[in-house]
Amino acid sequence: MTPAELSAVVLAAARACVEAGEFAAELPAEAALERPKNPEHGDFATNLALRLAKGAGRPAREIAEAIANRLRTSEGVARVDVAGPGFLNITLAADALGEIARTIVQTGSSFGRVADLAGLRINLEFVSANPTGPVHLGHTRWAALGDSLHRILEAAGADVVAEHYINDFGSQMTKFAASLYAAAREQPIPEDGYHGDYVADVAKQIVAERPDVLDAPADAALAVFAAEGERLMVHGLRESLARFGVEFDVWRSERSLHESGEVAAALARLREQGHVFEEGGAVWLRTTDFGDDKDRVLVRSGGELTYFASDAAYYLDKRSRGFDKCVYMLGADHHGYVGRLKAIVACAGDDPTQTIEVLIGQLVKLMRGDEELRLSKRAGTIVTLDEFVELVGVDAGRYSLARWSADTPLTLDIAEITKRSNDNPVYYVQYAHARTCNAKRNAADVGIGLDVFVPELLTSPFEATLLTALSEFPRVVATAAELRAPHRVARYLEDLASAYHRWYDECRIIPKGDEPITDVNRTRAWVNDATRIVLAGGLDLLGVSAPERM
RNA sequence: GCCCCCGUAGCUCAGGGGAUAGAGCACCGCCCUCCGGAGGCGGGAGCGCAGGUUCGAAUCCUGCCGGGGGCACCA
Repeated sequence: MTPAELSAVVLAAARACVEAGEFAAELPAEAALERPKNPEHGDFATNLALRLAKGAGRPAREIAEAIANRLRTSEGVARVDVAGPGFLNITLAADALGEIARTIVQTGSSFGRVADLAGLRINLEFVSANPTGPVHLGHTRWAALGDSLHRILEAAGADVVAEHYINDFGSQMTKFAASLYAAAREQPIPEDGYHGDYVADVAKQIVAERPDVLDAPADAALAVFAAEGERLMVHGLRESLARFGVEFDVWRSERSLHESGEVAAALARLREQGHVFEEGGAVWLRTTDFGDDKDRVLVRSGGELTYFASDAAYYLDKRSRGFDKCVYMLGADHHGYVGRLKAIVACAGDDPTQTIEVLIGQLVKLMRGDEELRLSKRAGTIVTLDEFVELVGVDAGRYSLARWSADTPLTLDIAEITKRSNDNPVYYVQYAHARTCNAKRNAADVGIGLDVFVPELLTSPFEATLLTALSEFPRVVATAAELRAPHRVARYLEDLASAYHRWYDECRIIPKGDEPITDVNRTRAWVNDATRIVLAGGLDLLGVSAPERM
């Protein structure tokens, strides 16, 4: 019996109480079931009675007793205790609990897919690294979290488009081109230019492909360096991200928003809505009407459009493509942007509490011993995505970045993550998966397959712990999706791996020595396989491989 | 000054109102081995402070203290 099914059973019992006049209550849509930390508290516990007590005007324990009395006669329920202030601690019959293993094996890799977000169209924008430098560690955190969130939201039923914005218009691009040009001519890079070693590399590559470029007039040469520089940088960006297992559905160019006239159209629309004014020769959007702390410039007094103007056009572009929700994942250093984005949405006539969502992630700090490495693209002393992958590998890298809440400022120690040891929880989880595969192979070798399933034989408490853990997976996916919190999947997998390792130690799949193979062994092979499926499914949501051997 | 995030075990962090607040690392001592250099068991210590809401607060609200980040006609 899955938690969802048990929830229905509990509610049915409560409804019977209400209908029999034992207490009055308005029943919720589902009874919240949690896996108690203390195994003496049964397989599942619910606080339903505590929730109903107030409305019913009766002590929670009385309500709990009434529900418990009916629950005890429900099929699949072995035992119900009323505990503490009014919890219902439910122990399932072994066969009802064991059915979870069969359900999972038969459902296969789609176990864990839920429909909570079905029908929701989400635009998920993340990374959006400028094409003027390599992907650094801050982007990398968002790459790992964003891509996992992409997978998790889809598992929860949403229709998701992962999108990467390219800031290929404006002053940063101009500075980048100037830096390339200077590097190509072996002249000093301008003070406000880009100084990383990659600048010289890219410049060299452009010169190699276009040997004539240095003979051209400065204007023409700069144009070539801008266009080719961007092309090479975006190409590198995509490749680096792809090597990290991160794919985007759409790469949207800022310049194309200008060229297509969308920026001009957006300005016109904002003007129509009446929130645009001129002051000091510049054109402003009165974002303070919508809670921003100051108004923002759309067109500078020199006539140049700001990034903010393109952002407005970009938002309208996303909406015109039919998304219900536009999710932005930004670093904490951009959190000042939130008010502006919401103002754009409001100025466009949308409800900022509905159509956009801005996720703010705290920054990543990287330590080498006691020294902090600064993550500044311009200083040139940066750790790139590529270097990071080289140091720790894709799996450990993605897992390490996804396992912490985005709200937590992250400090990674190079020495620690470079140390390829089992300190890293990713190995613990991956090994649990490999172990399920080994166990499956070895069981098959002695003739134990997935033919006989007798769930009432799964009577060990270690079995109960593992089975309830397995049953939680769909709810973990739903919660991770709702809270936009991929780290919940990682934490769950660690918990599941631990339950599996304990079970494996206590409950043999292959009998010892020359003991005969029984239906217990055969049934345990199903439990093993169910664990394999859930571990693989969870790792996939994190973009981490599930190796069959380690 | 204003805004955002954080403050939980020696360290790194989980804990979206519920029972005795958890895990990993580190430290000490055991055990196992169907696969395995990746396993299991046991051991101590903690919610920054003060109020409030609630039957019940690490969790929600307010204030303070401490740390990080942001407040441009840059992105």
